[in-house]
Amino acid sequence: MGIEMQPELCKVDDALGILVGKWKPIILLILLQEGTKRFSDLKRSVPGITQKMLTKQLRELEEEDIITRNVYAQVPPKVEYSMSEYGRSLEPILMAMHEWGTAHTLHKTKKVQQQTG
Amino acid sequence: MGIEMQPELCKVDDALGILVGKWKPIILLILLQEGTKRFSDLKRSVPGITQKMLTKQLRELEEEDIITRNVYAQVPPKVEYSMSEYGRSLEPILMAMHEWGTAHTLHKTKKVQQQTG
DNA sequence: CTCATTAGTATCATTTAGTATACTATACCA
DNA sequence: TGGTATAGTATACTAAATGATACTAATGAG
Repeated sequence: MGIEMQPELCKVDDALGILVGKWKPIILLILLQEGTKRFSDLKRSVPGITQKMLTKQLRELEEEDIITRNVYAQVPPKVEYSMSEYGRSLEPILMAMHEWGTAHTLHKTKKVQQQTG
Repeated sequence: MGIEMQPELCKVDDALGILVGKWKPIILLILLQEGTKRFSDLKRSVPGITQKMLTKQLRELEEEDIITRNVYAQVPPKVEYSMSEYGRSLEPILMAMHEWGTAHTLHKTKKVQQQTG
């Protein structure tokens, strides 16, 4: 009883704000499952993303302390990204969404079958 | 092992796509906690939302079978909205996000204290 | 000398999300 | 006869997110 539902205070939006963005979920799943990754590895793992967008998403996640950024003083540059401990606390949410999404695929399939069959 | 991580197939996006929108979480929480609501009740429960946006969000949620829309042939009009059984399956995700968001508030508070104190 | 590599920036165009405001139909009430 | 209530729609607009493309610095390999 008593979830705060004044729109300005909706706590759901805090988590949502971190997760939304066309590329954030996939970036987070990769870092969760495969651990530390270089910028260029991430870029290869997320085909279609532009450098600008990858940089932007990473910056935003870093800003929220969800991931950490580790720069090596090398040439050519080497920058590694990994989930922070705090970021790992999002894992249950991401997994719940993943499972729901899998079930949702079946739901959509059923719907199409109802319409066409 | 083996979460699908090709961006086009990211299942997390299915759930996320339903939940995002400036007003959807709050609408869903209200319907989950308070049950069936008329359009005007919802409008009052979500101060600041315009009719256009409320209509739009409700239509989108209905389209995804998350909520049901019940029209009474009356004047003035009466239209009731409620969570569908399917929509209720989102509850664990919403609650997980709510809890995370509550914890996140504390995290942000700590951060500010570190910076200013 | 030139090319490839890495992790970006800068600039501009396009797409999507959200806001503001006015308008509608129909019955009831005074 | 005019006002109120309900659940919308229509139009125009602004703001935010995303995309496309070109550019940069520093070094080692050939």
